Amino acid sequence: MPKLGMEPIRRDALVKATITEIGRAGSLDVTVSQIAKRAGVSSGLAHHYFGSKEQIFVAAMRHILSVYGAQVRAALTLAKGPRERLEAIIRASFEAGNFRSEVISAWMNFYVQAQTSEGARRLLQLYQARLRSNLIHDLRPLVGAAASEMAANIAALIDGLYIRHALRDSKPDGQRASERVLACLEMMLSDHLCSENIPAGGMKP
Amino acid sequence: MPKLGMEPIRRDALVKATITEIGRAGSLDVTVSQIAKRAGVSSGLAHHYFGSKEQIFVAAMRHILSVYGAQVRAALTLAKGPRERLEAIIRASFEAGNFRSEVISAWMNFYVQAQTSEGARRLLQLYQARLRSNLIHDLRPLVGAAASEMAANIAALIDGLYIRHALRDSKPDGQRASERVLACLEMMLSDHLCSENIPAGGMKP
Amino acid sequence: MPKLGMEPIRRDALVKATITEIGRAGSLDVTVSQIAKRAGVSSGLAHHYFGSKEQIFVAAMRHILSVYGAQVRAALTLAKGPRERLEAIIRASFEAGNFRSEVISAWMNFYVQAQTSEGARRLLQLYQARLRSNLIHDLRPLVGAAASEMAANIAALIDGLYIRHALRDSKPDGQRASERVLACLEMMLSDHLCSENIPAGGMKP
Amino acid sequence: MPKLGMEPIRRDALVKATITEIGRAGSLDVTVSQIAKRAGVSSGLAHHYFGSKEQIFVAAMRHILSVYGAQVRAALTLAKGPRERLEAIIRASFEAGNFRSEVISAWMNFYVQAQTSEGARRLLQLYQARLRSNLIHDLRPLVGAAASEMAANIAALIDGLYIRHALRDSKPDGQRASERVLACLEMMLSDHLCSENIPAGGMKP
DNA sequence: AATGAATGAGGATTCATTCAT
DNA sequence: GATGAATGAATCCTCATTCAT
Repeated sequence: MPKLGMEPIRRDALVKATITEIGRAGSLDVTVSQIAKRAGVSSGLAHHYFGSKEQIFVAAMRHILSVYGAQVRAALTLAKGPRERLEAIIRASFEAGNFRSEVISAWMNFYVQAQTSEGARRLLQLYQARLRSNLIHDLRPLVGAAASEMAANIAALIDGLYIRHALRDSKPDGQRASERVLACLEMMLSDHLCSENIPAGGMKP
Repeated sequence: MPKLGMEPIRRDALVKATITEIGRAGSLDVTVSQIAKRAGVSSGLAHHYFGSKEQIFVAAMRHILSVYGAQVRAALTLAKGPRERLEAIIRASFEAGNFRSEVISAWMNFYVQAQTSEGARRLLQLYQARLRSNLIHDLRPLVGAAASEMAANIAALIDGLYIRHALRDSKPDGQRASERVLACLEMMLSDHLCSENIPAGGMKP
Repeated sequence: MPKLGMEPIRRDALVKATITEIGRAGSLDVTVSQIAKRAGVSSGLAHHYFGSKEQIFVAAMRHILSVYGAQVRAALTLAKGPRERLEAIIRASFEAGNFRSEVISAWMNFYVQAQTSEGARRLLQLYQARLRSNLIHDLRPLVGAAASEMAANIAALIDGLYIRHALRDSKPDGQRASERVLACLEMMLSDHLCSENIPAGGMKP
Repeated sequence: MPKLGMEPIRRDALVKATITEIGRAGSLDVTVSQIAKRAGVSSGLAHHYFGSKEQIFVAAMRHILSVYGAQVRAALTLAKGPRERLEAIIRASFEAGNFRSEVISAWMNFYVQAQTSEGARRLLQLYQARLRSNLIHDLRPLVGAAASEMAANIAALIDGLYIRHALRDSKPDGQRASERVLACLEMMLSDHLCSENIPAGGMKP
């Protein structure tokens, strides 16, 4: 008994099922049938809505990124001043909803898929660009021209902590991960202050 | 033309062909036949020597890690003092032979496979443990108890830079990547000096 | 042209094709593709419905046994009294539909497969148990405690005649085979009568 | 270090290894490599001596039959008079060396292979012919023209008991099996005596 | 809108057989 | 005589995709 307006519901169910299944399998070796079954629909319907398996994956990635983006935006509205905003961005990255082994696994896999799928690649590049621009936006008032370099380091650190948790057996601890990044941020900021007052190269003993 | 003592030669050819093919495909979706053909042997022989596709992948990973390990050791013999040793470790990570898009791609894929294959997981964990212990060994003389935390950050940064290059279209620039990590290292070291002289919490404005 | 409710039709076609192909090949060295082609479907569908080649074989065996069982039951409803019933059981075993070289061949092969496949073994054990209990049921009124031993002999004789026809070049003659078993049965029954009146051991000269 | 006169030793080892492996596997799905390994030689050598896998199987079958034949002959030289000779033939069939689950399994498989391999078929037909002629030779003095029919029944019974043990989980009991056949033989013989003195058809009640 | 029957290409794996040494 | 390296055909099985209903 087909109903009207089911499309968004089905799409959503399929996207969520995709993330779940990828997390469960720990790889993209997930069949369309598995995804469809978990979403409670037929495999035919999955193709009907998404056209191909790759598109399903891309949609799933887009979903993860948009959830993440929404969280960042939400956190930013509450934050006051650059420092709080930076903290908000970093904490959002390791927020419990994102920093689950399931999502980490999907994330990892999407990086791999980005090597093959143009759609996947564009999405991840978009994510990187956004994170970068968010960080720069709030670093600039604090460190000026050094913002770009610093943003790149923070971003790499975040991604590095993600990837390192893909091997962990224990449950990911987002709290601890964000503390670590925040500590590094503090370090960079204070280092920047020092280096402004001290002649360049003075750091090296 | 069957000869005696071909085993090590074939194994080596197959391992190298595997890395090449994974790099070319950008994913583990590489057939045994492709690998075998590139190695100049039949697909049957690949199974004869490795038993299964997964084993071939694990062997390829082991190869990458052992090459990397050898480079680190070589660099360490030339280095004098903790600082030079730390620099050697970091530079080795981004040395031209490792930091090629081909190897980066294989690396990424192995992370993914580690979620499924016990052998792959163990190897990567081994890599992480070694890197960590190498770093700690030379950080301890410089920063004492802070070595552990600092090592984790450096390691995450290295991995993060790797992963970020998986999306790049341009050729990976190992030189620049290691400069970046080294700069961070300097920062952490100098920060450590400061914080020893300044009351805790004093950093926060 | 996919339709609804095709499953039973396809399963049936595949099972019959399996028996035909095994008979034609004279061995279980029959590919799934051959079976599928004869059934007029793709090889994929065969797996879709049965899961594996072994399952297809087991289903084919089950089919043969159920046809045989139905024939026995049908014959038994018409039979009056133990003797007629025994005759019905024996004749059913060599009935033209079962005692074809095709089915004999499949039968032989299933015995072999029973050494490897638990499913096959259970089915054949079930067949043996049923034949035995059918025979005992109607022998008991005639010979009492001797029924068990006698049933075993009749059953072995039936199987023996089957196996011996696997080597024959000529068409199996079920009529003659059942006459032979029936003659043996008569012999056993009359012998039983004699031995009741004559002191044990008196047979040996 | 090749030696002279190794051929018969190697052939023998391979033949025995074949029977062992078939017994172990419960099917003819045994690789030449397995057989060769068990015989302690290379797979190449197996082909060198036998030419093909089928020939190896045929040789193994020939071995089993010749052992069996030798046992029958040996038993016959000790036997005095037709009855003792018949008993000797039957007991030889279920002698401990033959009536092992290993050999039963090989036997079963050879019946199957006889449907495909001309060599196998000829050997089995030879076995059947010999058994038949042995039985007839000693039945004739006892029952005259009925010998042929009776021999066929005894032979079928023997084969039937063999096949029935292919499904048993317990160790085959050759002693009991031959008792059973001998009892049937007695029955047939005494029945023959009766029927000579009683009008035909008098058996039916 | 939704199903699931059906296909068929593709891939891992096995193994008999060959052959240079 | 003996090895075992090497091949490649053969086969089971999976799965994305299509399509009639």
